[in-house]
Amino acid sequence: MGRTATPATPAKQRTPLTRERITQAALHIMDTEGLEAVSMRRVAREVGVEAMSLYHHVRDKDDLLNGVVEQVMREFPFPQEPVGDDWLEAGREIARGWRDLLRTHPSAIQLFAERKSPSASEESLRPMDVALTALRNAGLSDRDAVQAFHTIGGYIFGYVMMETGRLFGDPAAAHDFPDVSPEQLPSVAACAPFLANCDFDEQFEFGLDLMIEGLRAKVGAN
Amino acid sequence: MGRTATPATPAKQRTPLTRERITQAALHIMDTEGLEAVSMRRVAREVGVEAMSLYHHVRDKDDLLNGVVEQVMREFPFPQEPVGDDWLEAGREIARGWRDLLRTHPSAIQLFAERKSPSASEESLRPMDVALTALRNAGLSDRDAVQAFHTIGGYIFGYVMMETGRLFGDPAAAHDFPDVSPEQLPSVAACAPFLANCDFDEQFEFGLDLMIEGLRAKVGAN
DNA sequence: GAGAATAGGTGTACAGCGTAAGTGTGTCAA
DNA sequence: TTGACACACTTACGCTGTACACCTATTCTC
Repeated sequence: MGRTATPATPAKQRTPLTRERITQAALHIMDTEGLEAVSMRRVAREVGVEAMSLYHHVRDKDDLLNGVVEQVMREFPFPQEPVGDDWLEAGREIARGWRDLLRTHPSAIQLFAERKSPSASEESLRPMDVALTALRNAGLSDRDAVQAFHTIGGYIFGYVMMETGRLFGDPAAAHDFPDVSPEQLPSVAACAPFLANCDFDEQFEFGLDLMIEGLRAKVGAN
Repeated sequence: MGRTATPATPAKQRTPLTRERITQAALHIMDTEGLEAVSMRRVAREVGVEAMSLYHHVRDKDDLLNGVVEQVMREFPFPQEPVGDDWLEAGREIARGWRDLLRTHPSAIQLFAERKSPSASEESLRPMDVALTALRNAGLSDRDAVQAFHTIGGYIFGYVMMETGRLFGDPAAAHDFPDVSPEQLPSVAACAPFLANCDFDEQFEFGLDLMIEGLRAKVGAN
């Protein structure tokens, strides 16, 4: 952060190159041009240096991409101080925040998918802590809280992956399933209208509701 | 398939290059060396030709990877004729089959994540049809069946993604969360044992159960 | 102040990537 | 025999990540 501070220098008008500036530039490129556009040369051009200069601030490209992941994590929308006492409702809000964050950076999912166990820094674990806290306060045991966290977390990741990858029907292009034969694929044919014109938000809420209410029942049963 | 048959030729001992042989080789490389190892040159070497020869059978690398996706889809473990009349239970079995398939090809998730709306061929829609059929027979409306399909489908994808990417604790390396301060991350610290030593199968069943039972309640309420 | 050490930017080079374009070569139909 | 065609090969171009050497400006030590 401030360890490059040189008190008496006139700063020379040149914003110094830092890891932060590099990862931010990479994230910006990823958001606007896609993950595959993020190359060392492209990022270097973005910050106004040559490619090899980046290596004074990141170990290699893998390290750079880990930095991008952390950058995204930092944007996690922490909920305001819990308003009501319905902690499961708070969990719902946290889940929505996660989805929004992942949709803000559509290539983030792709990045997560190819990254093996990213850094377990305190900062990037904080969102997890917030979620676990909500679940525990809702009355779930530590064990169940972990299970629920993984369930809902998995759901969010998978849902956004399908959503951003258009793995299911795209409302903008409702001409899906044109030549599905009702004999070969009877259920797909029958459900085609709902598959083609689906409201992503409504779909997401459906699944989220299924899980939250299931948890509520589980808490009540204890 | 058999359209390259040349009746009177002695076949020259040389297995002919086909799209199928290429995609199978690519899948094999993906499974054993990871998705990033799948290059045109590497695949060509695998089947015993030069890189450019592949282009007589696939349009480009993107087309090749679509072929790999279809290859995986073809392996979907279709359930035997429904044993009982509990269609939700059948859905549970289908979900397990999907997870197993994705775990058999650990890089498949990564492949799906970077592929935009893969081919909607009849063959690759069949697994979807089977799942939708089970949900509709369970008593869900067409609309709810689609929602449930997307919910459970998303869950499976996301779960396997976290699972194969070790996005959560690796039981083999239980030395996770070594220096988590209980003040900063109280819930993570409290749940650490469950986070570090988690049984993937049990976790998966927890989430699956939450959704299946939620659907059962929804059916009963109608 | 003089010299050494260091930090941080640059230039060149190499192996590997996807693939456009051109060059055989073996098998077929006419 | 001739022409066509399918299909494998060769070469080449611009891209990638990064090892290595080089240069310069600042800072530290005496």
